[in-house]
Amino acid sequence: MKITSARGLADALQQARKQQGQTQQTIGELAGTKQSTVSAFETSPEHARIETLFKLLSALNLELVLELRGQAPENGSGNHQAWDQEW
Amino acid sequence: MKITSARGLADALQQARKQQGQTQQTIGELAGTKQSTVSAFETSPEHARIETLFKLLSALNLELVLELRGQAPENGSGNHQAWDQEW
DNA sequence: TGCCATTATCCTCTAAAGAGGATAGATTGA
DNA sequence: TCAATCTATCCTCTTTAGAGGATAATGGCA
Repeated sequence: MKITSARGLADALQQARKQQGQTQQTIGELAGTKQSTVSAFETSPEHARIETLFKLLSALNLELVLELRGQAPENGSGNHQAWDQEW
Repeated sequence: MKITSARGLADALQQARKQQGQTQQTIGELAGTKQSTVSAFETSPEHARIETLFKLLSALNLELVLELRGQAPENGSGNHQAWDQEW
């Protein structure tokens, strides 16, 4: 999932949540936040905090990857921990 | 860059910025925000807004990808726009 | 058509983001 | 070592996220 907007992010998280058969309530509990906060995030992600994003990512067992826009993922299975030459 | 925390995100953005030879000032201008906001983001990302994140991603020409944690990127160059079966 | 589950809203309060605007501190290079 | 650049802070003000806590709307299903 390539994400370039808050809306796209919210949609992706919502879809992941549903695919995992979770409700806003259960995810909220896993994330240590309120159901209403999950709802707000899915509805108006722009106004949510980064902190909330990572709580949700953790609850959904997801992680982020940063890529240059329009770049083909440099795959390689060779997972470079190395902190350079990435872009 | 696999990102699983606000700190990691801030570090990655800062590194991308430096690699692009940009200052907080120039990125702030590109992003339509203040240099002090860029500084705050790099220093305490948890408290920043998702909105600010996407302003910065845009200014840095970066995009996000969501992946299941610990999953090898399903590369394939076959870029599936299709909005399903992603996880 | 009712019920139950799920999501959206709302109240109050506290903490704080980010804008405008500006300076203190730190970094780096000549 | 001095000056130019870059980053961290700070002031004020307005807006709002999210907590605690709870109810209104919706959605689905039998």
